[in-house]
Amino acid sequence: MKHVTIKDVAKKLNCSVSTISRAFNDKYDIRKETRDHILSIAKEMGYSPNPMAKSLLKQCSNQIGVVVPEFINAFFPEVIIGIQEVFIKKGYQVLIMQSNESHITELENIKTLENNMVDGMIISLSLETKNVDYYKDLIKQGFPLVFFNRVSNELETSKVLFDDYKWAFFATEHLIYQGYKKIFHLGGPAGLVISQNRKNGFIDALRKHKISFDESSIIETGFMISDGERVMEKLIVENNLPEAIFAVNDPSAIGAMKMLKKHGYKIPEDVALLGFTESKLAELIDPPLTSVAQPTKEIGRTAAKLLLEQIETKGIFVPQTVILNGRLNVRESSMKLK
Amino acid sequence: MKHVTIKDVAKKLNCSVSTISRAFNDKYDIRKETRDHILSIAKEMGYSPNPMAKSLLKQCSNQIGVVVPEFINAFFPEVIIGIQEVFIKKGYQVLIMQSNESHITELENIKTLENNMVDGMIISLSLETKNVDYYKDLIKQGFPLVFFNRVSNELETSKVLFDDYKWAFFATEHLIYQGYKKIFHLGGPAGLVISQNRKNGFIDALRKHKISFDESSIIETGFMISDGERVMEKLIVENNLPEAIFAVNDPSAIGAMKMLKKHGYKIPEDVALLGFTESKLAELIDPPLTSVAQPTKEIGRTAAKLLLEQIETKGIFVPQTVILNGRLNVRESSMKLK
DNA sequence: AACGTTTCCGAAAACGTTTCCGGAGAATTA
DNA sequence: TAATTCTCCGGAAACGTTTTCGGAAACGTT
Repeated sequence: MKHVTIKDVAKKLNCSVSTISRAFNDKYDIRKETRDHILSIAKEMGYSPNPMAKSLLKQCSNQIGVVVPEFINAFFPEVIIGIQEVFIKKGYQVLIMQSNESHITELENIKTLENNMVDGMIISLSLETKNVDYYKDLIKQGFPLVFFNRVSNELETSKVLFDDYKWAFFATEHLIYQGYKKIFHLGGPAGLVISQNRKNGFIDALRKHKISFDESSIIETGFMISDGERVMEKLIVENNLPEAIFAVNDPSAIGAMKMLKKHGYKIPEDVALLGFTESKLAELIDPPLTSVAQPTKEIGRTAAKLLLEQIETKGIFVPQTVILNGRLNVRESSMKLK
Repeated sequence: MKHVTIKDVAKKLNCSVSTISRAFNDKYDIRKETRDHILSIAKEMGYSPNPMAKSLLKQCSNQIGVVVPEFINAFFPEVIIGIQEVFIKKGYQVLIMQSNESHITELENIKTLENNMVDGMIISLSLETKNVDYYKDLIKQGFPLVFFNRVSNELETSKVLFDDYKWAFFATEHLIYQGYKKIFHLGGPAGLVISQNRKNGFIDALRKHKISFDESSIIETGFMISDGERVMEKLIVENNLPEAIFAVNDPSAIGAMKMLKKHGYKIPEDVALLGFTESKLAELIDPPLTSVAQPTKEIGRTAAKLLLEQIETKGIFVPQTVILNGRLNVRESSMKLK
């Protein structure tokens, strides 16, 4: 448990701590031989500088924090891999925390990271988060923050987004072009911007093509498989099945699919399905699920680069919003069979 | 960026820093009114003690670290949720790091966490990790460490395991009872203990039932879908198909399934499949995959409790190995159809 | 020989806390 | 009244670093 400190090394070498420090920080005012000697002895003793003490002094840590709501679905883990890719190269360590979709936990995570003096954070908000005052404060203080996926319009920071509206529009059009008329949308949690955008894309596509719909065509569902199951079961019981469904994400689409299959319905013959934020599941499931693919790793890489830029320029910096492109992967679940 | 410190509060209140500290740490030698007054003013000023300074002084941080090789597959994220469950209740923060199956990154992660003065770590080793000297040192120093899933026999610490041998044995017997004779095993990376145990379970089950096999029945594959695809494609090309396959985990089984389906083979009629470490995929895929379910969250909770115990008893402590139980979920992919 | 430059290193302050030690005053006891 | 014990608080050291400042020695210049 005893860590060897700079003082131990100094004592052993009969020199001052400042000299040791100089050796480790490659300062100009130290003789090469002294430095090499110190370094070799220090290594032998198993010494390495305590970054915590360093952070306390320098008020920064060469660490960055990431807070995500969950990593049950594959989306966030994949983004994180992209983030790590960029930061590891630059010598930063990445601390990851999970808010469990809880506002309180999220806030605690943020504070923990702040207290660890991370140099910046990449955040995706929890479902519960409505009040973003704490983030406003951080931003006002000049703390480097980048948001992705779950963002708040109230915050002026860099953001990495996906054009949910556009791709929801395209996805819905795809269903329309297949010839479906009665189309439902299983929506995400109402509070989230991404839910709203996907919903609006859906609505506008129907409007453009003059497909009639009413409020019952749009059902707030959620992001989990269980949400899709629950809502689908209700529709089945009510005997109110559409010809096609555009779901807010893959898990909810898959939940719906499971329930339909359980009740003996055929996909896409009885009900066609289309998901969003494609996961590995999409092509493995039967029938394979048509879905909009997001460039997950690229989202992570982009967020990381934006944050890095912000950290390095320290102040002179304008918030940027980067919108990345996706792809509609058409598979069997949405095709109109003749 | 300027954080308000204990000194600022002291200055404002015209008292010493020690008094402020006492107020915050609820010491006995402070008058109640003084404490309340200090607390209210401090809150107003937005002060909260810097845990980093505290950690430096106390040499512990109320944080614990978790290092896992990946979180692409659902296994590790689920374990982490179990870990968090326990620690959040106890007021610990959980820092998560990902080694990306790289030994070097893993070591850096460990050092980062150590430097953050986490009070203990829960670790699952990377694929590459052979040399565990660094862990030996930590253990010798009395640093609380708990391993799970990917462990090393060289390390004397608490471990949370799954009886891979037993369940591999059961799984293989299930295939035998179905009447399959020519059974192959798609194995995990050879260096891992879990791979070896699952392989041995497979072998011993065949031996017990006097089913013949040779070394070509066991093929080192890997943990990813792509590994399953690669190996299966080779078998198909070589026209060397077994009647049934026991795969080291679900993704490899699923990879094999994908490739078989692609080439027009039927499952389980042409080749039966059985996975391990059941994921959500298992029941969603077509046909649903028979698999051994591990109690992932429970693994996390157990590891967390063991670590907590070790942290709290500080020294007087004997390493424990907990082996948790699982379940074989039989689904269509392994059934012998008449 | 006197002076100015380098080169190298040590002392000490600083980062934000907690805690030990001691001291002033009040309250209790003898 | 004197002595003792409490109660409450301030001063200072400590945690492990980096960095500023200054100083000693060695060297080069007039």
